[in-house]
Amino acid sequence: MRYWLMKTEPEVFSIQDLKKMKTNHWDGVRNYQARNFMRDQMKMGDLILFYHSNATPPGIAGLAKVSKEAYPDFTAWDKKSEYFDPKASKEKPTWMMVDVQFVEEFKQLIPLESLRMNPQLKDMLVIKKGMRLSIQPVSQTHFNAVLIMASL
DNA sequence: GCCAACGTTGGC
DNA sequence: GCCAACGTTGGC
Repeated sequence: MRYWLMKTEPEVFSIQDLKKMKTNHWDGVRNYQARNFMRDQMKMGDLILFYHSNATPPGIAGLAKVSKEAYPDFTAWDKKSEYFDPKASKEKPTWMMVDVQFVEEFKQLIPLESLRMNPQLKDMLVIKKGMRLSIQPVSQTHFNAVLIMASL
């Protein structure tokens, strides 16, 4: 099993939204590297650090898991969607998504600042300057260290 | 295939 | 709202 970090702006879709919905599809990823992670590597049951970006403060808000493996992101060929992409079609979907299921909302969000201060996480991707990839692989070591922070 | 211009992300 | 760091686009 693998571990992931997925970014979302809470104003658009938050851990509280996922908690209410139980599961949802992860639409709108329009970056090839992030898509490839979903398409090629995300498997049922993989655990996801649910990251709130563009928030005050930004940080990890909870846990989710992959509940459906990659399939075409239909918002790409929906002209009314803000994620519409003229390059995509039903025949050539271009963009993919997975479904994610709610696991847990942390009692307190773990701010990015706290992640930075934990020496065990110094090599974690989300810490790195200029890192804007919206879906990132997370090592088991880093994942466990984050869970410990969440339980404190 | 290069690269300048442009658009986006996301912390601050 | 600013802007640095990226990613994408399109002219050549």
